[in-house]
Amino acid sequence: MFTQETLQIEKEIRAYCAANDIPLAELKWAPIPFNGEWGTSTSFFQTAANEAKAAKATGKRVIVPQRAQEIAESVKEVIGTPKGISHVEAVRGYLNLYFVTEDFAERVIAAILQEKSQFGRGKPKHERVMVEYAQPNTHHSFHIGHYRNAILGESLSRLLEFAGFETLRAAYPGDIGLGVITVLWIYEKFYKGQEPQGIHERGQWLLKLYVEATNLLTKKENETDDERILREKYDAERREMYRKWDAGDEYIRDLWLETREWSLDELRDILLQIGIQIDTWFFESEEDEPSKAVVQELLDLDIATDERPEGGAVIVKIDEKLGLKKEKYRTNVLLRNDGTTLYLTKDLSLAKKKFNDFGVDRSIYVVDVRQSMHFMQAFKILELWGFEQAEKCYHLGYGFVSLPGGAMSARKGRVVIFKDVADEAIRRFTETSKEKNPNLSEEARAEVAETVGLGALAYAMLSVDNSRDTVFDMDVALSFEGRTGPYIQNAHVRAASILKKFKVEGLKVEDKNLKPATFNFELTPHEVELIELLSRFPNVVEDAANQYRPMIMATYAYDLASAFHSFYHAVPVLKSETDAIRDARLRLVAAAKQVLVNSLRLLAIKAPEVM
RNA sequence: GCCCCCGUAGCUCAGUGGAUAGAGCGUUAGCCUCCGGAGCUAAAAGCCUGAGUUCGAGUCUCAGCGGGGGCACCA
Repeated sequence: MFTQETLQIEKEIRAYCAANDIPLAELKWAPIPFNGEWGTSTSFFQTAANEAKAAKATGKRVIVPQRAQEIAESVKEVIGTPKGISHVEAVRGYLNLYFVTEDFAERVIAAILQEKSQFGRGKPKHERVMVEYAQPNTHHSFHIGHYRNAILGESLSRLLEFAGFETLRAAYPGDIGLGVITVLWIYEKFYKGQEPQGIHERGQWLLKLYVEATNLLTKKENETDDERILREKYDAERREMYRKWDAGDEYIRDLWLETREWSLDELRDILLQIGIQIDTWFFESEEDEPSKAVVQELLDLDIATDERPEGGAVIVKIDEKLGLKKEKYRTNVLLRNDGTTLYLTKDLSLAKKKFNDFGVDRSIYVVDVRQSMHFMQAFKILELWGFEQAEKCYHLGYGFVSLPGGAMSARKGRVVIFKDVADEAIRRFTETSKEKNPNLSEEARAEVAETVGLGALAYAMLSVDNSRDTVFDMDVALSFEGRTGPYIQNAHVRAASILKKFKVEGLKVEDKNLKPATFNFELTPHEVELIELLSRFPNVVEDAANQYRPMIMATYAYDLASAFHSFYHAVPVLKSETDAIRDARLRLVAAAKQVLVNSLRLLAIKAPEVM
């Protein structure tokens, strides 16, 4: 906001130091903490430390904090009171520049009301980034762990896009593998021709089949001979089916595609509900063939080693190729000795496709942290392969979601289906809404309940830092008090309510018709704090995007909502002392509302007008 | 054995090398003549240990202790 002024002052400081033989270190500006006033601050500790080092050689002693304070004081004398700055202070080695309150407040509010939904958008970065998320296996069902992945990927995509990257969203469902075939096998054997009605019923039914099939195919304790024979027979059938799939058997392929569609129908419906629009769908099954060519390419480049003649596999000895003595990236397999591909093989082939066919400069993989080794290996192989984009590949590993009783396990029936949670969220928030806002129409209430219910869920996931594991507890995730999505949404509702009331009273209709607000009255600490937070939003977008951490935005959104709630409670808006103050505060409320919307949008959370 | 995360208040977590380490939940005490109480105000309570780097370390380095995850033909 005050970069021009700051740069000018910096220039003066440099000139002064040069003239007085002070070895000025880099000037870093930061907001002044603990204050009811805005300003920017820099320190002279590093400069004093440099002097101290030089003085040591000549036998003199310089006490750093003391010297820093001396420099700050003399700089203060030199620069006087620059334009846009109300006063300057030198304290404990810091030089503090306080902005003229009125100017600062007006600049911030004006920028927000002018740029609206675009306030905080970063300059174009001329870089194309692809975010890969939403990689559930098909023939399974979408559980709460998949939800964390999806909402994290979506929020990250929105942040990157808003920060100025050209952003592509990619999904990569695991649509083939032994797990998928297992479902086809039991369907064919015991459930042929059946099909439950309803997208979600049908999708979840596949999970039930999977669990049942896995039980039939898993060795039990104290297994009898008959049981063993049956189990082995089933397993042979399953493997034969996989062989047929691989050979392109038309019947199996059709069955596979039809049931895959059942899963994808469910997945698409959920993504739609949580506000995700995928640009590009990749399928694991479609990477199989191209990835075989990749293996040959890596063999030709002498990156991979073919140990099949000795009964081994095609492998990459990553550490050896990198010339590392200590084991770090180890060795991994590209082709089994039977010639079939693996996860790594397909990921390499897909990465190549992303770089060459999609022009991706930066590639982000939102995948469970347990696969960190896999990605370290994949990225190193891409580097050996010569892709310069390899250094801009990033595995955003996130901790896994478990339940209060322990890890999720579909097989043991300990799995929380996202759809069930979403339904429960909507049910609970419908009840809450009836209590809090009895006058709402049924139609509006249904919409609000979904907005708030899903908002609570999204916030519960995104307010956890990436690396943290999290325990999914329904009562905690659907809480609406304190640091939650609904708390933030409620701040927005209150802001909307004030603006609406203002209109109803017929004073003036649109905020643009308000007299240009001047903040030339004495601001309360609540207003100061609120404006301070609003001014920080663009930096928060930048930080969250650069660090790939939606949590930074989640924290900010809460802080902003909290500041608004405090302001709302303590400062009257419509009943301000004068019309001029009221108009200024109305503009502040409108600005806060706008930034709340912008923040929530980046978290894939909707901001309701009423709730 | 090696690699990656994590260790901050009773619990769950924030915290660009910089000034007085912050929230939520829980506990305790207050606040509905006032723009929506899904709210507000306040109190008690904290950096795993030990070295090192630095003018300055919760933050960086190393070691230790404690917890989680991962280590070639699963994905």
